Amino acid sequence: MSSAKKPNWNGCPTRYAAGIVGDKWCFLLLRDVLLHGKRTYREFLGSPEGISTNILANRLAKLEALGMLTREPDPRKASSVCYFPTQKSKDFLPALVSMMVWAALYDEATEAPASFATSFSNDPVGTIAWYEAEIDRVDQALRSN
Amino acid sequence: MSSAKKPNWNGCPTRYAAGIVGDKWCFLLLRDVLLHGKRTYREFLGSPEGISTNILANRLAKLEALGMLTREPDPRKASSVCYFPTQKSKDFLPALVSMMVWAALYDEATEAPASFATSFSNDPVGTIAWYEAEIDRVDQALRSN
DNA sequence: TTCGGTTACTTGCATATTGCAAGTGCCTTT
DNA sequence: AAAGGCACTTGCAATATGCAAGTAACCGAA
Repeated sequence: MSSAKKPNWNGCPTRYAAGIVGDKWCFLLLRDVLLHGKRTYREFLGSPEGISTNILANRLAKLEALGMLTREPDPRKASSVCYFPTQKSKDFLPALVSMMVWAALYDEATEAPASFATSFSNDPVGTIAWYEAEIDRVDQALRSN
Repeated sequence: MSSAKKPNWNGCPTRYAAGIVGDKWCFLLLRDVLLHGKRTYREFLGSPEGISTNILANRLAKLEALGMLTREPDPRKASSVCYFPTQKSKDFLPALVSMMVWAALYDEATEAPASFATSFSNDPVGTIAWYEAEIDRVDQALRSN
């Protein structure tokens, strides 16, 4: 791509993204927060990939430091902790969903229904808005305790 | 990876994507191939992140095994090797660009111009098509040697 | 008020992965 | 024939991970 138009400015955003998402566990935690409504250490531990406790603590701290999650006392039980998605991680949703669409297309063992990809390509904005609304619903319900 | 728990349909595509892109080096190699027109071992080594030779060989083999790249003799010089993107990796472009848009928004040190995000949101299909055309241009030029 | 259970971690240690430096083997160029 | 480039491989020390166990704080019931 040495044609005059687009030089190396592509590189930087990709490297930035790689620093956050280029880690299996961070990536899956973002999925759990953004798509599965998980908020607590215990819930993250329950995911089928089986993250171990030290790695989980390490990645939650990393994501908090990166401004992707906020660590707050659980409104339901003060002794527990909730990790809430920030606007920064909510804004990651379109990228996450784009990856899911791609994966659903190429993973032979995918469990995503074909309707998922078509509904996203028919109405990407609406699809993302739906996920965002789900997240806000979960968090507002939690915080109203 | 055969789990006792049945993952919800969101989970699987994300896990599939995490298995490929949830690795810093694979992620950056995809950038080099899809956005920077790099095709040879030597070019990948030259990227500013400084991948080491053993890791590079390992990741190229992984990406080839995953059907993201094809390994072929360099048409310009038989002793050299080219790694070409497959349709599978070209189809990853929308996800990659979505991540770049997100990163450009949140990375304070981004080098991406503001116009990048707006041009993608104004015309996502056209933007992706432009990148795909660039890739095809590079590969056809290479192959016509 | 003591007790068991829950939650969110931390610690220790064996194993796996990485980074770095130094080869190796096969062309190609001179 | 020699020199150099290219695409790797190998060895080894440093780092990161996975696993099991432990800890501290709190909560609800007896």
